[in-house]
Amino acid sequence: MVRVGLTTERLVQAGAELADEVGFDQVTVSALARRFDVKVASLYSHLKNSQDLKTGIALLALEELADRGAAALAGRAGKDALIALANVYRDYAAEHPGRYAAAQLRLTPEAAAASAGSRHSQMTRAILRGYDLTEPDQTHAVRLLGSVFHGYVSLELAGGFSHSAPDSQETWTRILDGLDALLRNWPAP
Amino acid sequence: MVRVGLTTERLVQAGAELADEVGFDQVTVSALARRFDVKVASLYSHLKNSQDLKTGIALLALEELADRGAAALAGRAGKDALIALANVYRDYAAEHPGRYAAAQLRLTPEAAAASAGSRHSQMTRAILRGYDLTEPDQTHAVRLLGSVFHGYVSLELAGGFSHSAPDSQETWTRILDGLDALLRNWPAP
DNA sequence: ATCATTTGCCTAAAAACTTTAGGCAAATGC
DNA sequence: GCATTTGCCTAAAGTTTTTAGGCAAATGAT
Repeated sequence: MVRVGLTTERLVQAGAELADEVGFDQVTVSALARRFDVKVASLYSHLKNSQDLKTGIALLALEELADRGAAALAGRAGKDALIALANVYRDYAAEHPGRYAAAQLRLTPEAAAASAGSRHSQMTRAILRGYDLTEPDQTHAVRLLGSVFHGYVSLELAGGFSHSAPDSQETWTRILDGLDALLRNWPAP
Repeated sequence: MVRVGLTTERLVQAGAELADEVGFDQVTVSALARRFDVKVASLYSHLKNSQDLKTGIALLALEELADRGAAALAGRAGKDALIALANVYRDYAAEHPGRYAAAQLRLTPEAAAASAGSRHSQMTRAILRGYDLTEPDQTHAVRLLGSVFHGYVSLELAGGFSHSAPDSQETWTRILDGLDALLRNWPAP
């Protein structure tokens, strides 16, 4: 009986790869066990249950996204920063569709609190420092940017913008132009 | 042996109710059979498979949403129309979270073609008639509005905006003000 | 009204996934 | 070298999906 060296870390990591290959909803404890050439029950020493695995993948994706965002924002401000962060989300979703889907998982309040969620809103707030917004408008703008990034990326991932002109990249650029213009000229109530 | 009168219609309808009650991913052929107090295999005379049920719920939700949208747009134009359609999505998601989740299901190309998807983009285009946009900017704007509506509603549904000031309704209003301003002043490339 | 046909829900059964319980052997530590 | 811990195992029960074939109820023709 050879020990493969399973750990929660490795399982979550492999689960994330599996998600990118076959889709997040196809990620199962059984499939993961097959991938390690190990019996299913063995995974339950490292995972509480299958939900635990999915939550782990979601948290991993949120961390990776936040790391990429932080790297992209370093040394940038204003529209430059806006575009950089927006592209982090879009590119990550394109590279890692399964992980991106995982990041959309409805987390329990505890898991959400332990997640990189707050790093994400902090990054968006950082971008807004380049614009002239004060509270509560800044919060409104944080929510708008989150909505556009997430909404656009998930519609694009769902194939909503393919097979029709103009191409998606063109729209993306123009939408970011639009958001920049809007943030520079945020209407009073 | 009493006949319950199962039909694909009734099953999809009940599946939609189930989705709203327990969440779309908890919708299963077994659960549906229990709800009708009928054996599971009996449903397979009316449903090709479990994916078929989910697709049916998604198509139902897209139709219902399009119907509500059409009703809301009747007799409205400009910002008034924008707000009306936006609220259709938001209110529908609040009333029918399971159906709304279903509407996000990745459809096969055939199912997508048979869906109310095109009605949705047509409605958004109708709104833009009140603004001064020509192609391809109109398409960019259609995609922006779709992204914001979908993005905001799903983040809100995921609980992203609860438990923090300002409240979600306030942000929603201000975002729609912002979109209206942006559409009236869409930046050139 | 009777009989044939169709239809609707049934039982049975196989395959896949989830999860728990308990066991043995390998790794670890004294 | 031995005791303990740890890691992966077998076994087994429960749930879901899906197919195949059967019987009874509804439908419709004579």
